[in-house]
Amino acid sequence: MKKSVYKELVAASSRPMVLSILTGGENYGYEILKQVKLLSGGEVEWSDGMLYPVLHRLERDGMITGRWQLTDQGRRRKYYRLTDRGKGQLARDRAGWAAVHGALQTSWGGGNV
Amino acid sequence: MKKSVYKELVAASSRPMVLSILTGGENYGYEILKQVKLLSGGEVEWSDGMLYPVLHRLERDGMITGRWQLTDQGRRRKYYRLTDRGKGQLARDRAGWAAVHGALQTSWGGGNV
DNA sequence: TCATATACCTTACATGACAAGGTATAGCGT
DNA sequence: ACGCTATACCTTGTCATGTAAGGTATATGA
Repeated sequence: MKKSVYKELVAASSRPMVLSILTGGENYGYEILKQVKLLSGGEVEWSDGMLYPVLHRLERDGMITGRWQLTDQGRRRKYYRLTDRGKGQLARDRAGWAAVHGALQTSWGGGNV
Repeated sequence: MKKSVYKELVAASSRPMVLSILTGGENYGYEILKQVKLLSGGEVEWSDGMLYPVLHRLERDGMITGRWQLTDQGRRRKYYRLTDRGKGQLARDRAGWAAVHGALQTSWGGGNV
C-alpha cells in the first residue's frame, strides 16, 4: 500500500472525496475504494476499515442515503446516494479545502523551497 | 473565528504549513499564528492551543529546533528553525498533499458539480 | 487602574485512521 | 473436492490530534 499520504490527510479528504464521487451517481463502498485509487492515479489507497465508518457517519448525518441491492451474481451491495444536505456539505468542504490549499501554495511559493 | 476550515483539514495542513513557514527563516509561535492568517487572506485562523502542541511534537521528532530569546521589550519568545529532517518531511508532505489534491480536483472536475 | 496585545503553556473530551480481526459468496485452477 | 483470490460488507482496541477552556506573565495605552 502506498504510504505517501499521511493519515491526517486521509481524514481531511475522505468526506469531500466520497461526496464528490457520489455526484457522479449512486455508488457502493467497494467500488468507491477503487474509484479513489483510480482518481489519484494509484497514489491514494484507502483501507476498507476506514471507508465503511465514513459511509456510516455520512448516512447518520443525512449527507447520503443508502439502500441494499442484490446483484445478479448473488452479491449484496449497499448503494449510496447524495442528499441535498450532502451537496451543501460538499460545497463547504470544497471552500475550506480551497482556503487551506491557497495558503499552502502561497507559503510554498513565497518560501525558498 | 472563521469556521470554513474543519478540524481534519487543520490537522492535515498544520505540519506542512509550519515547516513551510520556517523555510523563510527562524520564527516563533505567536508570529506563526499571524502568518497563517496572512497567508490565507484571513480565511484560516488557528488557535494557539493547537499550535503549541504542534511545535512541541515537531521539535520532539527532530523536524525543528527551538531556542529561547528575550526581546528588548522584555518578552520571552521561543524561536524555531527548520532541520534537515524537517526539510525532508516537508517534501514528503508536499508530495502527499499534491496526490490528494490532484485526486480531489479530478473528482470535482469529472463530477457534474 | 483597567483593558488589550503579546507570548507562552496545559488538561478533559470527542473524533477518526489504522491494524487486525470477522462473515459470506463467486469464480477459477488443479 | 480443495484451496486461493476477488468481491462485499462489518467491528473493535489503540493511538494521535483539534477544540474549548483554562492558566501564567509582561508591556502598552487609554
